[in-house]
Amino acid sequence: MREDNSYEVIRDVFTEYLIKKQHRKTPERYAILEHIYLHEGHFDAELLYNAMQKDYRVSLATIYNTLELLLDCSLIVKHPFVGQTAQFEKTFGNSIHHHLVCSKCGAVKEFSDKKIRTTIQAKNFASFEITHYSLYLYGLCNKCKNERKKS
Amino acid sequence: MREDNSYEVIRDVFTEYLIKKQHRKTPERYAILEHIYLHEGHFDAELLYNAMQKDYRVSLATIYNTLELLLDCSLIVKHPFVGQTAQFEKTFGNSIHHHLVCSKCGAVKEFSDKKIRTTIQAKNFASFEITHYSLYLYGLCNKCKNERKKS
DNA sequence: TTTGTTGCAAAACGTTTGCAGCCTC
DNA sequence: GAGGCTGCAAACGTTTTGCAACAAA
Repeated sequence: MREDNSYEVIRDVFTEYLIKKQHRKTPERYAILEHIYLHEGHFDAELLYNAMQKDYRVSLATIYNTLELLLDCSLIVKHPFVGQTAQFEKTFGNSIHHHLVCSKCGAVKEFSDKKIRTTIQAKNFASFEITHYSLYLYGLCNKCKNERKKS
Repeated sequence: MREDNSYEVIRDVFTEYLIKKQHRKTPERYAILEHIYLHEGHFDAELLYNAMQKDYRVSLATIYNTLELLLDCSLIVKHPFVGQTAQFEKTFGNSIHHHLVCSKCGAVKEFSDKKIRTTIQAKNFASFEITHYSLYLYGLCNKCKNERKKS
């Protein structure tokens, strides 16, 4: 039972945040949070929107609004990656990892490296309060490397 | 005279790339490359477009087209950062550095850390050919940290 | 001469905003 | 009951695209 990151706990974190900031605890906000925490992997606003239509109907505007709040209380992080749409990812229950991004096809793979993690986390600044970090390694995935040889 | 990265060399790299890919060597492409390499710092497509109007008139479409080519031959890199416009940066003649990004106001500061650099560069993958990497540390800059206390 | 490239304008795309009605507090 | 929140649709800003004219090969 290593489930410290069960949805109950996450929900409490969000509730606490909403209270502190005097934001309202609307069903939409919890529905979005729940959907995010019950699913795996990266997502963008539209993917989330489409996926949610089945169980709980929310507008895209509300999705964007809520993602903003979740970012603010660090329950999710935003990944720029390469494409034109912002990718999000939940923070709790995820092991810390880094990203390999193929410059050609945009495919994203995750990897984990303890040494890199430790080295980065050791860093701190007097005039900047670090909350999180992202490391992206760019290059060519095998598939694109092979295709490239032809052109 | 440590100018291995003078514009002449860069220009040759680009020429070689254009020939290899059988792309045409148009004056616009060289004008854009030259402008990028003769100026410092990050830029986005529109900034480059506006800046170039004075010396050489190119359309935004051509700017985007050429940036694509320059990315492809690794003469520039693309930074997603946080905002809605992609930021670019030349690769040669720049010391390797990392970025501090303020989640609140979007301010970007550069820093350099040899240990981090070495650790990351030691990494390699069998099925992925790394061309470059980006490390972003996110958090609150001093200015925003102070403002936040109020709300 | 051929065909890739340019410039322009229009279109597309993700995201934000204005506003009327709703619902949390 | 008041005011923040929602949904909708329209607006926005960045990037992409279609097409005719142009110019590199």
